[in-house]
Amino acid sequence: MLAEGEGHKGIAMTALSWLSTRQTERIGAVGTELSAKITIHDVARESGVSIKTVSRVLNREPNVKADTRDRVQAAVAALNYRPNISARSLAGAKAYLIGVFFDNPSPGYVTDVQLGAISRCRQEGYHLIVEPIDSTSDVEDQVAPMLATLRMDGVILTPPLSDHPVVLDALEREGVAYVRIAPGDDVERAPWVSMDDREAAYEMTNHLIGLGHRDIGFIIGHPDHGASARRHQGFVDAMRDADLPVRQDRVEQGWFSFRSGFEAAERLLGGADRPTAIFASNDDMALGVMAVANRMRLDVPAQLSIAGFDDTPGARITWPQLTTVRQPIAAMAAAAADMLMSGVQHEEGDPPPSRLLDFELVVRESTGKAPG
Amino acid sequence: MLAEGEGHKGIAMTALSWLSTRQTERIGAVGTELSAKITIHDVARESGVSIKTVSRVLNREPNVKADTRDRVQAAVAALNYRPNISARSLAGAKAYLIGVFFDNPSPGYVTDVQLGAISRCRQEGYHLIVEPIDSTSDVEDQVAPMLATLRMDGVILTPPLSDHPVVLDALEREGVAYVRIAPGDDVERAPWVSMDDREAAYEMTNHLIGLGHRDIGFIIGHPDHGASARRHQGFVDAMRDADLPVRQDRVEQGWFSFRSGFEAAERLLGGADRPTAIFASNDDMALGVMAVANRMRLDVPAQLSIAGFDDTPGARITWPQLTTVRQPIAAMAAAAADMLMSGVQHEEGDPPPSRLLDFELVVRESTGKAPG
DNA sequence: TGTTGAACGGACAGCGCTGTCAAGAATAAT
DNA sequence: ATTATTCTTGACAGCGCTGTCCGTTCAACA
Repeated sequence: MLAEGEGHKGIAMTALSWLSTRQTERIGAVGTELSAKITIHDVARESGVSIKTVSRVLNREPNVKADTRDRVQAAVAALNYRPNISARSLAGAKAYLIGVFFDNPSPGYVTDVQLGAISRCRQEGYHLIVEPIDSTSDVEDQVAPMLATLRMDGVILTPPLSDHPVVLDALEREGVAYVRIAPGDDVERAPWVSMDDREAAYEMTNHLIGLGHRDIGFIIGHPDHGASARRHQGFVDAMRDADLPVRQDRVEQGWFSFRSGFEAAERLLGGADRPTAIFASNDDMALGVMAVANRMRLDVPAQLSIAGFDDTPGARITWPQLTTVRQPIAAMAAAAADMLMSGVQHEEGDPPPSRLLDFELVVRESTGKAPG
Repeated sequence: MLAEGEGHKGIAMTALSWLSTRQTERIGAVGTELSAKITIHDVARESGVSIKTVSRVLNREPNVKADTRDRVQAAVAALNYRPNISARSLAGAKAYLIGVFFDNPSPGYVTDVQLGAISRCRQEGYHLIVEPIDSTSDVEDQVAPMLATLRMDGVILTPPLSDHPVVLDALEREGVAYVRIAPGDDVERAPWVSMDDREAAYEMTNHLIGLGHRDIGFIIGHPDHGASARRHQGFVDAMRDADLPVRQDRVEQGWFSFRSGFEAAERLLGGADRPTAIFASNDDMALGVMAVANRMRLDVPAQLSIAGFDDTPGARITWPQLTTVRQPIAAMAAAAADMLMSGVQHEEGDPPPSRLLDFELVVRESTGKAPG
């Protein structure tokens, strides 16, 4: 272990007084590398119109002559002008800021959400504010101040926040629009983007059944996530439709974590009588199953097929690689950002504007024909 | 596969016209749940001082009588007042916004950085803006507009952006402060926060040597990351200091990815003459080695010890769990945020303010005594 | 008692932009 | 040709806050 600061030259922490960028610019003479901030006035002067007209062009407002618009746009390009977000936000209704709230994310999920959302936001000049919420402490205390200081045009909620009543209440009270990703049952309350978890689980189960498996174990996900119940339902429906029994001792409760999958697998595979396949409600738990199988020297998939859900990066980081369901996480986030930027609004009584995106079955090496 | 929109009731995408929050507030009569935005004027009136004095209290400026300060703070609390960030940013020098730039992150790393940074930012009323940068396309085109539209008090750069000259140049040209996390060799250029990668690799190698290993394979990390060379150096130094040979055919170039680790391991373990331990420069690659070992039915750690670096979530998501080095990612990000908020500035000629944080060797089950 | 500076509080001018409103120009309707 | 409309444009007033500058007050000193 290395003591802080040890073994390196000149690394003392030195906090010098702040010399504001602004002052530097002011002071800096002509020719300084720091270009003076150019404003809407510069563009107006350059193109010979009023600042209001420049503003119109910038905001794609109607009733501007094509000729005028062109002149302004040329000036914008020539001066390399960019409107200042703080000023726009202060003066106008839009904030050009979209929030992403998340809590205890599985690695990769949040990053995918951010990447997906940004891909849309960039085009429209929006930026992303990330706000981790710790739902084990007072959520109200975290959300309310944040909403009061920073105006956002909307918030993207990731599970399990998509269903957190305190968060939803706070958002509504502050009048901030939001879109939920993969919410639970309360589908009528507010806009959402999701995928058909039930159908996906149904198809995965069918994939297993098609491989000859008749005795399939299932690990349920975290009860706070709405998707958990839907995935379980898909499994049950597929078994029913294939006239296969759903044995209660083949269904274990998990928590979406590696550890919970590991422990569930120990119970599932502990006795002599064991299933020939296990379908876990997410990849982390499936990887837990995989670990138990490895430890027990079970050959995957020859002796045991394992299926996951989510197609997290971890699904490819094992051997054999995991058969799983690819969630369109980035696409869902992009759709949510879209809705927020176009100003979705849920009118009382109407069904909330929402979108259901496609999933994809990703068959890799962890599932194979049933033994015997 | 499910067609979009199929199989669900009332999910049509409906984009209603935007009714601005603002208007709603104006219109809303007394008693509406949407409380009218309270401003610094309200606080001033409530506490019987001028708005400037309120501002002084808010910004902890000197020369305010204790009695006055208390009255103002009481009013702030009573009215539940929160200053508006856009207005502060527009009028003053601070933006209350810190950016996090990242590129092609390994899952979990970016999230850790965000969590670490936020933990500090929240206290000071700062928010985090995330900006993924795609360094395969024009970086200048991505960074310049973003900096022009949104003023940020500083930017946290994660590897490999910490060493990306175009990004650093753009930041400096725009006069935006930045702190680099785990930069490469150019330690003199600008502030950074890091850990001693060389020392950590040195200790890990010693751990292996202490276990009796004399023939150790090493997989180098991505050459764009400054840490790669340092970790390699630590390995070489430890071998030298133990009078052990560093065979060229025991060192493979990797790219920090699972696949590159997998392929390197295939080369390392392909022949009859193979090392008894492999030290990979990060966990993803170590997991690749583990997959090859599993596939070859090698017992880990009895026949092969495997060590990683980073302690990513994936390190615990295998069996056996990975021996690795815990990087203080969140702490590094928190330190970086600290530096930015306190207004670090690198004065020409001085060594840049920087911090070196502790790492931790995490010995788990993937390393054991050398065979024989 | 007079003087001086520090401590304290407030008036005021913007920051860069958008919303409102109204005037003038162009077009349509009569 | 005249009036009624619509289109196009600009002047202007803030949005909510901080920085600057100036007027007080008050203690400490001569």
